[in-house]
Amino acid sequence: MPIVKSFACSVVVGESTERDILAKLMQDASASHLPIPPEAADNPNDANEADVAGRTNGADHAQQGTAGHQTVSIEGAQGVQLPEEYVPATNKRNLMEKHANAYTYEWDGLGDSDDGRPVGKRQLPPFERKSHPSPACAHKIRKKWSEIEEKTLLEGVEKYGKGNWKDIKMAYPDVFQERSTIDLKDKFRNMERYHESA
DNA sequence: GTTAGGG
DNA sequence: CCCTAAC
Repeated sequence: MPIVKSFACSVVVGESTERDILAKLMQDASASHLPIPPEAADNPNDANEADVAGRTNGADHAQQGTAGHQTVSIEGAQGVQLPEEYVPATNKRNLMEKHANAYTYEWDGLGDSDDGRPVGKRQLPPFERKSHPSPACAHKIRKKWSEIEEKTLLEGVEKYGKGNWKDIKMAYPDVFQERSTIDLKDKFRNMERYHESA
């Protein structure tokens, strides 16, 4: 059977990617006979996209705020109900059961208040189901790369050369404050892969 | 300590 | 995005 592998988790903030197809698959499953999973049944959804670079530059930050996606765990969407008990980790879940039902606590404004992730515990009644924080995985929340970020990245690569992500990041702290060198590298690679040849 | 590659 | 290996 065509098992959907993917990365097993991804909390999109302002864009849907892998979960999109997963959601479709889920719908297909639900359309057959399975009911809608609780994860996608309800979702207050805040969809707040903080202007990554608009805080300092204020150049252009009007291409965001188009969120409104359901946070659904593919693993649990298939029918494998995840337990309500999650083990709050310290900070990192290196060798933790990331593949299992492991759950790490969200870094609420510790090192990154990107879009002001509303992980704060609201006075949600016991009836409500906090389906927002992905149950199966709690990474760092995918941040929507703005045009300025991509442009700045290209600029840095053009200026400092590809591979010197550290220098690039230091060159534009305002833009890449919430981006790590790994992110820069990854983003650049993705861009190259996308273009393929242009 | 950083970077490159794979998941 | 996260983890691991190599430089």
